[in-house]
Amino acid sequence: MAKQAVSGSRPVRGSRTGRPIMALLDLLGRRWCLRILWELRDEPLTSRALRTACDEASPTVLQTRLSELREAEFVELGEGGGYGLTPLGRELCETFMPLHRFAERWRSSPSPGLRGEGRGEGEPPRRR
Amino acid sequence: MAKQAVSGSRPVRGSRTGRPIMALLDLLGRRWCLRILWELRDEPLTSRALRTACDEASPTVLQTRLSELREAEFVELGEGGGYGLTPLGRELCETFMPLHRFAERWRSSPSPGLRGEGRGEGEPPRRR
DNA sequence: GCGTTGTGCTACAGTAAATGTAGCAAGGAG
DNA sequence: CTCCTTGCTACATTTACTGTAGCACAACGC
Repeated sequence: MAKQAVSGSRPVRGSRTGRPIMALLDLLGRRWCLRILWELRDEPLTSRALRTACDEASPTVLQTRLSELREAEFVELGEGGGYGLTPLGRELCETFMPLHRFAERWRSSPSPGLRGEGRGEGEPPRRR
Repeated sequence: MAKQAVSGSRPVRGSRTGRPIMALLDLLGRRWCLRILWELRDEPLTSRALRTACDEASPTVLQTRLSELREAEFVELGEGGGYGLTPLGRELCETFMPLHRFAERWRSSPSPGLRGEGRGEGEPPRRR
């Protein structure tokens, strides 16, 4: 049962500015949100398969995100169980598909951090 | 932040799977991250201008995100102050541009929630 | 010199959110 | 019936974010 959803409790940061892009960025910027959409990009998954795919994220936050995504009509719960993308959600997913290729190139770029290496502190730490 | 001695970041959830897309999705899925990139899409902003643009987000998390984004080489701090996108960051931002048009259409779609309306059985349970 | 303003950046208490473990009711298959 | 899987939730712990205040440094005006 979609019990809580966002009903009033969370105004979606940025939506007060009136720009829907802000509401969207805020929604997508919540933890596991992008990941969930990404994992559903190919085929529907059951809640537990999704949990497994999402690196065993806690079911609490997964359910919360799924409620929010269902409310936004990006994700839906199928007849016989299993979460899948709505046409709208599939469209959204297409939007950041190029991210995949970008990520590959990003990895090969000389970015030192984010892969276990500390920023060597060899660069000017402050520009002052 | 004590896992790696890196200035502001941690090992990036999902990077252990070895897939760079996961690291990227995790990084972008942190609060205000997408928003920061979005606000810098046109021109560099000073830290305070960025803070204003980001709906007065707390400087703590803003600095943290900026450190992470700088480490990922999406953002850089210019000579005379002011944060701007790197070529890599600009490229990433281009990826998200279609999101703008999508958001507009999303708003006009019959999605009831995210603008104050619950899904029907709205009931604020309020844990804690 | 001095004070003022504007950078980037940090401390810290308070609060909101995520984690991790456990468990529920409902539905099928055996 | 039991066994198993579905979606989903409770709750204590841990982590992340908020909000306010303030720092050091630099460039301006006086």
